[in-house]
Amino acid sequence: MNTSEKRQEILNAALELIAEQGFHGAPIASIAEHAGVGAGTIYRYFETKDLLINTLFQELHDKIHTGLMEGYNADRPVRERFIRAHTALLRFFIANPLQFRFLEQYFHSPYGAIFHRDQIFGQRGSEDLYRMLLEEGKARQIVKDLPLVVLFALAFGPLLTVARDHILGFVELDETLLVQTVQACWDGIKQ
Amino acid sequence: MNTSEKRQEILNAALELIAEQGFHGAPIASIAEHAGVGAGTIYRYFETKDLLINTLFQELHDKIHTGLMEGYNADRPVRERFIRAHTALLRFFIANPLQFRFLEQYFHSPYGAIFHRDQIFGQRGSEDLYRMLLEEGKARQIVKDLPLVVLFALAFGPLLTVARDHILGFVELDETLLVQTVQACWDGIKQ
DNA sequence: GTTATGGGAGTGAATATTCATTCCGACCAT
DNA sequence: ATGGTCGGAATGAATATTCACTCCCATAAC
Repeated sequence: MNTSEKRQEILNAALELIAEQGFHGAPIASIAEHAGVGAGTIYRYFETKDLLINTLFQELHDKIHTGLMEGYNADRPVRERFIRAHTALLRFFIANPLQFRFLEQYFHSPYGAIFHRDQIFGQRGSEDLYRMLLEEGKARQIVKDLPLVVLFALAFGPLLTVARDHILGFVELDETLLVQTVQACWDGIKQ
Repeated sequence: MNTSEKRQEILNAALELIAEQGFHGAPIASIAEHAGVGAGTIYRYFETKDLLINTLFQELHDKIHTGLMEGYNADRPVRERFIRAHTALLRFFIANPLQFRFLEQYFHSPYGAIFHRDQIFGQRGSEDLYRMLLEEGKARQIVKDLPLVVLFALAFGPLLTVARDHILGFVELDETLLVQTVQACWDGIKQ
């Protein structure tokens, strides 16, 4: 196992443990064991545990962001772009339950609070697909005239909740249901 | 300070600390200090820390449930009942930020996972206002024909997200905006 | 009326456990 | 051999829980 693989093993082990058991269930000792390395080795790759976790988040965030951007076409109507992006996102969560659960834990921990603030106020917005989409929808009076934050809540609240319920096994989200859910999210924000 | 007041002081201190700083920021020592009692005293009132936290949740849950039930009138149309209940709920969250933040922490911790399962599968459903409401709405074809779990997600997802954003100061949810938000939740689930 | 006695409530220092982080000897590849 | 890489026991800080003790007050004994 070369250096780069070992780094990845550590990240995977952390992802899996945090996703399945939360931060409480992921002490360094367990992460090391799951990754098949010694506890000390982790510190050769990551300065601190916090940094390990933030790296995990950052890489995941980038992966999702580029994934969403791939299918994006600024020439299509607002509604279509929204449905496309939202469907892709929900599909991603369903297909990657560990990643989803990790993100959930992350956002609801001291780590996540910081990010949320940036997401909403930060410069980062300029590169944010959804922000552009919703702003344009508002301007064209296709989307309700509500503050961006509220529109975000209406669009993402149901999506995240339904993804969690599927992953926890409370509902089987097949293709039909998935499309209907995204449609219902749109119903919430459309004018 | 009599015995019952002291118990309440302990619960209040725990609520406040957990709401403001999460479980990490609420060691027994801090709770004791905030409540103005010795650490040992807490164990005269609650067998373990877990039990203290579960008690806090249980009492809060009951309080909200009875609160919602008060304004309930089974004779009104489905839509009106939904809007009423949802408005009351959102108003409660806005008016009681500490309670809301505590609930959020609770649900996204090992404690909460257990409850969620009960909420959805449990016998508890028979007494659940929203469940009745949505079932009836589906039967009358006023509400989308989707699984109950998905309808829950559509109804509660945005509400909780928007409440959090308000409490964290990302948006000022005045009376108008509050009503519009609840209306948008309805748009998401209505046929 | 005064003093002794009992018990329940409260305390916080002591304990045991769990964790992130460090460190040093072993182990490899060159 | 020697440079770097690893592992996992050692460390120290933080934590929940316990326990030996103090305090207070009601009642009883005189």
